[in-house]
Amino acid sequence: MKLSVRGEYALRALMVLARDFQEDDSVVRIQQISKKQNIPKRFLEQILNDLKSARIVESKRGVSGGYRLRRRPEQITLAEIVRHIEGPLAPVSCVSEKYYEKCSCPDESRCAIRSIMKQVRDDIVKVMESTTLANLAERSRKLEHEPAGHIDFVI
Amino acid sequence: MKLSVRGEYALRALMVLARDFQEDDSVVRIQQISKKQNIPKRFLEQILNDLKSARIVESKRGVSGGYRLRRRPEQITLAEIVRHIEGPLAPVSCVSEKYYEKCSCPDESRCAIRSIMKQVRDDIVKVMESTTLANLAERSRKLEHEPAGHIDFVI
DNA sequence: CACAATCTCTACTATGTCAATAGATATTAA
DNA sequence: TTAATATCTATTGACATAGTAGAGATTGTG
Repeated sequence: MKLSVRGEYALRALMVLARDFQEDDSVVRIQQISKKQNIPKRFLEQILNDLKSARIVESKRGVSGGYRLRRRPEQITLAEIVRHIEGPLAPVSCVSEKYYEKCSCPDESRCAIRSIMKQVRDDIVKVMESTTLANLAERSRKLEHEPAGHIDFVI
Repeated sequence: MKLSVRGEYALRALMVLARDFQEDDSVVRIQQISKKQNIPKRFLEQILNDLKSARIVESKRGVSGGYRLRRRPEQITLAEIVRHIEGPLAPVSCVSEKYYEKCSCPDESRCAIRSIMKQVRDDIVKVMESTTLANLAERSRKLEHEPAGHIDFVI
């Protein structure tokens, strides 16, 4: 049920780009992102390149090159990102909308597990589709100015 | 974000045991489960053995041997099963309650992604902890008697 | 023009996980 | 005794994961 490290890095990197987003065509260097988020630089290259092919980011080459979001942060949902990096959001493919695959159970249409998993899927999708990079950036900015003790969620 | 095939097989097998559950000490043969659910028999052996070590099922050896639930179906939640087979229910370990692990982000307590993922985790856990094998068995019985066209959820 | 900093592309690798498969053994009922 | 079952340990092939490495292309600056 877990996100891969790759997926986590993608989200963290895009959050940085969302926070630095400006309407002009300014870019952020890979190295900056890598440092800020503790992500191996060479690995991050691959991931950003991958996100480029998904038309989520765009790049500028050369000495003052770097990456930027290809669309405004309000228009990029976590669902889109995770789906591109990881595949289905659903816990089993037989309840996935975007990546449906038949499963091996004897009668899919009468599978009780499937109906439960569909509920789980819906909950996941609801959160992931309603959260944009803009939400993430805003939340990140707020948390930054919060005193350390006042964080309102626990492990 | 996906359940492994192993986890799916575990749920399907346990659903069979839940449906056949009786208060006496009657058992179900691996082969029956394997046939009914299209699960490779040898693989299923391993899985059931694993569930035995988790004290979810118990076994009887010998010629009329087999497996049965170790507790009543109402007392076994999907969360317990999946946690034992797969590990954390949470999409990232840094928001897992049972399998917490520190993540590599610069400041975990102020990570915006973390606070979103916590919400996803809570949704998943809510469904998985409130659903028992008894619920699953009951739902399965109902679906079985439903005419094919009337299934009320879609892909 | 030269150069250095950046992105780009391809390939490689070590490790681990997944989904089985196999074989030998122990247990039990008839 | 035998046949059907569970148990245990090991192995395998395929694939994914999380990187690492090297060479090349692009571009702004001096």
